[in-house]
Amino acid sequence: MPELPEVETIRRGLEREVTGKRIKTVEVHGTRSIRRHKNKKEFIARLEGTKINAVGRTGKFLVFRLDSGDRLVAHLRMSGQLLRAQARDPVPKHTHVVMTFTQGGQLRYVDPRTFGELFVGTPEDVAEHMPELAELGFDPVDEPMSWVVFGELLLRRRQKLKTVLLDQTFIAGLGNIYSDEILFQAGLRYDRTPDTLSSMEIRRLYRALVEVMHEAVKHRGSTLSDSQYVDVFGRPGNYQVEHQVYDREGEACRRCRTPIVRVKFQQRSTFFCPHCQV
DNA sequence: ACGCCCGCCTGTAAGC
DNA sequence: TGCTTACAGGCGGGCG
Repeated sequence: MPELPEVETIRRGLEREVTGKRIKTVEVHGTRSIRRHKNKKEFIARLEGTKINAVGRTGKFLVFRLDSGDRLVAHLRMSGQLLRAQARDPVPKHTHVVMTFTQGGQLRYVDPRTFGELFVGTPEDVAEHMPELAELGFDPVDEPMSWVVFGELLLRRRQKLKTVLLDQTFIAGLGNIYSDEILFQAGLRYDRTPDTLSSMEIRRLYRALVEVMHEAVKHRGSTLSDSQYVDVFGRPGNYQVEHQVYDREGEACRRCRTPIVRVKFQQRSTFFCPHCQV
């Protein structure tokens, strides 16, 4: 579910809520959420007794820096949530990991679809067992680049624009919602190829990428009707009210009133305005 | 090199 | 009111 803006909102919540706290105990239910570990014991032993010094993010990955030198890496995939809780709070269904802090309070990992996962280890362990993290492309919020360099990288690509935007080894953090919103903002169709873009269009695409990401972070991400995404404190985001195309099939384009079109592209929905996007 | 399809899961909503 | 089907913010792998 969460893309860069949602993960960044969660990161900011974690920074406030768990940095400086020491993990007293860890409970793990099932093994699927920690599937890159040999067993639960190893996962638990590496976490218990450590203090969280900082929480970072690259693309859709969260990286907790522990005082042991280890990193705890989390990827929420479609339905993962990290939630602050008190020990006395009822434990919701699909709670896979519970960390209790010496200062009181808990951080819980809840994930109905269990696509998400947690991994803890030395930086070398992380590099070995989670190679995707090292292969991420640039983070449009953390490491902006010039649109000229962006254009050079883009022009090496032969795929359609939406495929390129979704490629985490090129740009880290975009998913289905924001790639559609960025392409609308840039006035470009999802199926254009980079070699057909003018330099003005490349510049527009890069501007749209950075602007949409910053606006979405400012509004604390998008929570859709299913309320799947909430931050660490259980609060929904607000960016969904700013959506121009995503989940707006048949509704009037906010710019030209033409009905928004939905197509299947790579087995997933793509929304666009057939008039504003060329 | 690229696009397409499936699988991984559970929950929800739409359709009959 | 059921039951069945389609689909959902991600991503990796296999195939042609």
